[in-house]
Amino acid sequence: MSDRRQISMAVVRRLPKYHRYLLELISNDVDRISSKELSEKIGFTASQIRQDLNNFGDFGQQGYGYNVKELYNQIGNILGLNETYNTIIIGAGNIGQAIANYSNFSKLGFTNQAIFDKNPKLIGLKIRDIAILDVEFLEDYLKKNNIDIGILCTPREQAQEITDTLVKNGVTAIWNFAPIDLQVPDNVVIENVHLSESLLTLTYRLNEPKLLHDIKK
Amino acid sequence: MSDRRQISMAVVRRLPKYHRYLLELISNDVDRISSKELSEKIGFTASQIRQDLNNFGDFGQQGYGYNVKELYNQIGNILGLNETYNTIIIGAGNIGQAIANYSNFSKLGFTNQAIFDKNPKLIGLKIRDIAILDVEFLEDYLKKNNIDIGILCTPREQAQEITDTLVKNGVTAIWNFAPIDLQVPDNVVIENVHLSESLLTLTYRLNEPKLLHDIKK
DNA sequence: TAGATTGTTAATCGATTAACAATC
DNA sequence: TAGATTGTTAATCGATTAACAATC
Repeated sequence: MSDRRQISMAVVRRLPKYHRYLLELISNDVDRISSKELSEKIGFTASQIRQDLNNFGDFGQQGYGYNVKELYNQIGNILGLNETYNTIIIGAGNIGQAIANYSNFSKLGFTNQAIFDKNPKLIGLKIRDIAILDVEFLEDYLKKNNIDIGILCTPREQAQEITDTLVKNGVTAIWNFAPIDLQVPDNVVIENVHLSESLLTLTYRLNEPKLLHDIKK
Repeated sequence: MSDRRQISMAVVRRLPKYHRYLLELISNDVDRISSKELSEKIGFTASQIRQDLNNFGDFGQQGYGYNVKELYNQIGNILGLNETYNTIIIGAGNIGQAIANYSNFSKLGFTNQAIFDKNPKLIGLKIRDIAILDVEFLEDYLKKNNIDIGILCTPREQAQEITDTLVKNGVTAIWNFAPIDLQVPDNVVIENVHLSESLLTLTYRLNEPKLLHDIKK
């Protein structure tokens, strides 16, 4: 009767990749696939694939493998893609505008409802038919509209304050592009996209061979 | 005499976060910090912090802790920030333009040298004084210029072909924003920023409580 | 039925945390 | 010197891989 324990983030981060590969298989008219075949494509072990999927149900069939279309739909459901999501973007700078313009998300069921900024030069400007609003009206807007996900693209300095406003007005998911670790209550989920940090892991690995050679003990 | 073994990605991904927190400490005029104090700020255990740092050297001092400025510089060096990097962006769509406009990277030592696209409407257009070039000249450009990092912002369909061109002409690091797993030789390092996948982990977690309740065994 | 492949338990591997001697 | 805190070894925890009985 009690809920099952939480799935580890290691597993969760693999789910969208399964989803992507399964869509590719569908577009290649592949009907069924075994964990072994999928393993060769996706680069996880067959064992890991079976373990991952069995966290959520018995999607396969012994002797047969997995039905591609069915598994794709199941994973879509697990990822919450049976629902649609209303988003707003806060911060209409480079990244905010890029996200607003990026059409792929709408295919997945995300609809961006509004964009906010505090720069008077940006307010009123339209991006894909959506006018940039004054961030001063954010709280008011949230009281009147049901928003699932806040996409945070402000500079670091404003990020926590905006987050507080979002959380206070019922937003429970934040996609954070600001280079800061936000403080939120336990019921709010945050996904960080820290671009600088991502880039720095690249330079680390670029230099690693020399580095480890130099500091050998 | 032999090189030390490779550092795990779990450790590497924490390094930029140390770097960021140490910079914040510097700007708050904090001179020294113990692993315990840093632990409380950054949210890793003190033990993990000491383990992480000791992969690269003995940066601390018993009874004292770590000198903030020195540790910041050391981690900067480990991340390769003692060097500068020439980058090019391939794909001048939303994300490519956003990255090109984003000034924070230049502070870290990254200089974007060129932007390429195949869309005639974009070619010739300038972003921050850098004209968008025809991607047809990419190979030629790479032969004449020393580029450290290729920033890949094309649609999925072009990504592998561009990657092949980059690799063939000596680029050994790719920051990949295209939703695809690129095939490269072992000596080439890739850092993926898969935005859709990032967003889907958010919707997963948004729905997880209900999901796990529904599928209890 | 025989062969294939899953679902799942057990074994292994790696990463994190705890403990403490070394030492500033 | 005494107290604090590191560097590092050992213990624990969790994630991945291997093995195999169940079964389509």
